[in-house]
This record gives sequence, C-alpha cells and structure tokens, in this order.
Amino acid sequence: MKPRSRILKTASHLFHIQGYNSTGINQIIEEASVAKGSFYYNFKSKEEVCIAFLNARHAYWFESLKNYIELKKNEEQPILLAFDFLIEMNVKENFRGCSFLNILSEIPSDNSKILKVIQNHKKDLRQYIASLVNNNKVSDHIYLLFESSIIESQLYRGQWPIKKSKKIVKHLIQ
Amino acid sequence: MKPRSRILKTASHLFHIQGYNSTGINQIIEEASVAKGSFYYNFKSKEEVCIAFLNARHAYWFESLKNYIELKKNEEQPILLAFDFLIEMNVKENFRGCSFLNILSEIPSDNSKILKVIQNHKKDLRQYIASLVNNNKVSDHIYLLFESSIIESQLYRGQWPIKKSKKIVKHLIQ
DNA sequence: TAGTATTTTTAGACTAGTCTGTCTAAAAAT
DNA sequence: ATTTTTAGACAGACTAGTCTAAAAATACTA
Repeated sequence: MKPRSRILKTASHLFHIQGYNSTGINQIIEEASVAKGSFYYNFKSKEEVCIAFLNARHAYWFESLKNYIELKKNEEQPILLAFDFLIEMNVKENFRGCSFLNILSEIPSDNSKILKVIQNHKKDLRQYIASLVNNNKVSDHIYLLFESSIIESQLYRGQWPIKKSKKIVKHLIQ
Repeated sequence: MKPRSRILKTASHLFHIQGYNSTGINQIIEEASVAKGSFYYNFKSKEEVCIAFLNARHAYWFESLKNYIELKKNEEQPILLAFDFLIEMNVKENFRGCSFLNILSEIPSDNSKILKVIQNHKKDLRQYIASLVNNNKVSDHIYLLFESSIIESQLYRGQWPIKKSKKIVKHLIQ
C-alpha cells in the first residue's frame, strides 16, 4: 500500500472515530507510518485530506447501502431495508453517526468548499431515497425521518429512533 | 456585569458561532475583558464552561420557544408554532443549528458528562413536544421531524425542511 | 461609621504541550 | 533522470492550565 492510500485510510479512520479537529497531522502520519514530507507531497493541506476522506466515505457508504439492499431485497422492501442498514452500521461503527453531519458541526460556517461536499452527499441520499420509494408525495418525508434516525440514534446511543422511523415509513408506503 | 457572567456570555456566543474546539480560553478572556486568573477562579476548566453554556442555552431556548408559542397561540396550533419558531431562530442565528447537536459532534464519544447534558436537553424537548400534541401515537414522529428540520435547514442553509415538516405535521394531527 | 478580614479580580509571566506547515538532504523507487 | 519517500529539525503560532503578587471589592465586626 502506497503512502497516499495509507494516509487516507488512517485519516479516514481517525476523522471518523475522533472527529476532524481532534485529529492532528502528526497522529495521522505516525499511525500511517509515513513521513511528514510524503503527507505534504500527496496532499497540499489537512483540508484536502478531509475532502478526500468525505469523497471516499461517500463512495463507501453508498456502495454498502446498495449492496445491503441488493442482497436482501427478497426479504423486505428496499426502503425499509435502508433503515435496517442504519442499524447494522451503528453496530459496526459504535453509534458514531454520520461523518458528514459530524464534520458539518466542526467546520467554520464559511467553509463553502467542505460544505458543498457535504450538501452533495445529502442531495444524493435524498435522490436515492426518492428513487427507492417512487412516490414523491412521501419521499422527502422519509428522507427527513432517515436523517433523524441517524442523528438521534447517535445521540441516545440506541436503535429505537431507527426502529420507530422504520415503523412509520412502513405505514407511509402502504 | 461581573466577570463570571461576562465569561459565560462571551463563551456562549463564541461556542455558538465558532464551535467548542475552535474557541480558545485566551479568546474568551480577551473578548470578555477578564483576567485569566478570574477565569480559573470562577470555572475549574473549559469543560465546566461548556456545561454552564449548555445549561444556559437550554434555559434560554426553552423559554424563547414557550414565549413564542404563548404569544401566538391564537393564530395557530402550538405544535405548528414550534416549527415557525425554528424558522425565526434560523433567521436570528444565521442557520447555526442546534448547539447541543453541534457540540455532540465535537466531543470525544466517551465524554459522558457533556453527553448527559445533551441527552437531557433532547429528552426535555421530546417530552415537551409530547405535551403539546397530546397524542402519543404521533408525538415521537413529530419529534423526529422537528429534529430533522433543525439539522437539515442548517445543512442546506434554507428553511424548506422546516416548512416541509410543518406541512406533514399539519396533516398528522388532524 | 471605621477598621479589619476575606473574597475576588487584576496583569501577565510561565509551563509543557499541541497545532499546521516548511525545509533540507539523502535514500529509494520508478 | 525523474519522481517519490524518508527522517527529522524547525518555525510560528496556538492550546489549557498554573502561579505570583498586588489591587480592588466585599463582608464582618467593634
């Protein structure tokens, strides 16, 4: 594995479990076993690593979600499976919530570069949910419940908001 | 105004517009025109200021909300006014979202002291919404939409998620 | 009301550490 | 021959928190 990948992998892990501001470059390069020179050879700043992380996370998260739904689409309706996916992610990632929303809270509100990446991720999610439910009367409603599910389960460190939302959505789509 | 109040007022303002981690003690004491000794005479750590801020914010936010509803209860149903209150707060505070959720994203996930303050704030909100709607079949549903409204309007820097949620809630309660 | 004791606030030096980012110069890989 | 990576020193600025010693404010008491 080349330095660039090691940096990105380590930074992603640290940003995700510690947060962006609490993760320093020195920690990244040490845990990635990379020289500081290589860090700044491959990335021009910490912010650029952040953006690279968000892009990678975007790809990984959507792929995982789509995979999950594809795998179980015989058992339940896709949109309901999306909520099961959240439950599974919370278990796997220990209720760390949404990387995008977490970083949104950490950056100064005038950082439009990062803000745009976050907004685009959520726009894609909103659109994807719309494509799953195929009913534009309720799709934003479901999107809002989906978002709530993520944040509230992070907040309470429990799955009840997701289960509650799923139950509501079940009624909404029938 | 005594030093303690000046510190709390300044810190609250800075935490709210810059975030917790991006606000240093030196900036707080300078903008509050207070000696560093006074800071540590009145608070034993930055974390304690954070908790004091959250408690003050909790009181202020709820009082504002209840005031708003009391003032306009003849025009519309209380629970719908709660959403109008969010719109007004976004205008007043420039879409900075929820201080509690913002700080939730900034603190290490093992900081149970701060986490508890945040959880209690949201528990109170959930309960208050329940008391407004007086229908435990939909009250959590509304709570989840309320939370989404705050975060998504912060994310998109726009009021549409609140307006959308309000419309949904209007149908839910009739 | 005057004098004393206690609490609070002041300015600022200081510690020991953190941060992002730059730079050099050599080694390794391509 | 060029690109990439290495180790690590270094800069300049920041961090939370401690400490000193004097001044100011407050409270207590005779």
